Amino acid sequence: MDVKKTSRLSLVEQVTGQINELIKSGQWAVGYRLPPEPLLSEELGVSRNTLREAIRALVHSGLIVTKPGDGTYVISSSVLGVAIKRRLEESTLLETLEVRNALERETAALAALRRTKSEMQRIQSYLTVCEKAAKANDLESYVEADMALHKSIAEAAHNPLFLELYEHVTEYVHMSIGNMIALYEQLPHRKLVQAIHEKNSILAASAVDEYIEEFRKIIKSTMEE
Amino acid sequence: MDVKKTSRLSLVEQVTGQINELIKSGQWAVGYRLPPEPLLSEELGVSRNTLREAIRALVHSGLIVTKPGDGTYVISSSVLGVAIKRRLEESTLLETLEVRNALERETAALAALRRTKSEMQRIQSYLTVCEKAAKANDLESYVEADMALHKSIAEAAHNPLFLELYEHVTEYVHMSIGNMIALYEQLPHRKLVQAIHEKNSILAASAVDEYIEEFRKIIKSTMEE
DNA sequence: CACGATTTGTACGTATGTATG
DNA sequence: ACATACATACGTACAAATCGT
Repeated sequence: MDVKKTSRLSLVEQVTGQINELIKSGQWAVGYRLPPEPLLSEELGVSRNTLREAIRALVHSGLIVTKPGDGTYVISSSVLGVAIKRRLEESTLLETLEVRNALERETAALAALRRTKSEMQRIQSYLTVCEKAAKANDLESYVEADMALHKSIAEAAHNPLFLELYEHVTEYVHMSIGNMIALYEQLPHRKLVQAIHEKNSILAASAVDEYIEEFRKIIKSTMEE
Repeated sequence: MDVKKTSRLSLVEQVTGQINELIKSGQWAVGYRLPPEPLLSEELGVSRNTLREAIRALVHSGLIVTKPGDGTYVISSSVLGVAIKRRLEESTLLETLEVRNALERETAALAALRRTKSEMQRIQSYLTVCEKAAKANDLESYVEADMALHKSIAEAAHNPLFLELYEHVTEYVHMSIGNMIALYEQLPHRKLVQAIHEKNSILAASAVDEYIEEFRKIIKSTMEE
């Protein structure tokens, strides 16, 4: 019967896996407050002690936090994301940027080859928003549109693994540099979008190199201050 | 005094960190059998329960396994490595290869810019071994030399973060394709090493693209069989 | 084949700190 | 300021699994 299966995967591991799936699938999004332990343990059909153990495991892996007297909350949706973030914390910003560069260049090149028509439209529209925000000197909405633009490009590469890695690294970069980012030159962005529109992967890659170089200069000059 | 510090990092987390460090630093290498829990808990100055919880956390993150009635063994040296491996398991081989391609191209380009003289010598010597093995049709030592060659190139990029990501991804690729790899054309390898020797990063990148394309063809033809 | 030594797994009990209301 | 509830840490005892003799 199930005896061997049960012995192969302990009850705690099963519960951990279930909760992990709920978080990864987005049903329990970041910020979500988990049901109280007694209720949740009943729903999952396990004792409260077993559930508590599973929760501790997930806390250790960095997906959730427990606040005594309050509740437990989802703080991250991906174990890989947490692992990358922790590794990035012991690297310099320039090292991280080099990795991001490699990921971004490749996603851009692949997007140029694979983007669909509707994806192209999304990319174009984000570029427009981006340029408008830059013109209006609205830093906040610029950053937002900029991230959306790059994400839509990464999505057009049609490689979910790539997308995930790119997002995790990018998220960390944005976190660590905060808002010290400037409204830099928009020409490379246009160039990139144009290259993707023309399905020219080589041009797309070189456009990425161009604005990464711009970006690097800004970082370096900001660091010297 | 220490009161605030103690509240900031729980005992379990401290112990987890200590063991993690021992493993990461190589003092407890893969395959090592940990001291029995009673002994280890005494050495670390914590109760067995506390130690056990730390061990559970490390088990969950995939660094160690516990075998009832036997002992606890180290099975991996890097949490990031485990996280990447687990994520890669739910990706297709072609998706993974695209990521590896991006990482490898960039490390090659950076190596061309940054390699020292002694690093260049190492790279050259591995290439020689590689070519000899190919000539002798010795698949096993070819694979070994090939991996050493690429690793030495990645090391010459002088970016430890890049090196680590590259190694984890590559390791998984080699694991999943096993020995279905063939002794493919050596010309791109020579080209790559030559480009690094000349400190020509553009040529190095295109050389990588070239043999990755070769590799892709082999994979595809093998998959069709 | 079986026994005993070793080692991890589980359970319960207690004391102390700590956050919430 | 107090009380309740929860988290943390420790100790102890016993159960279950494994390995070698």
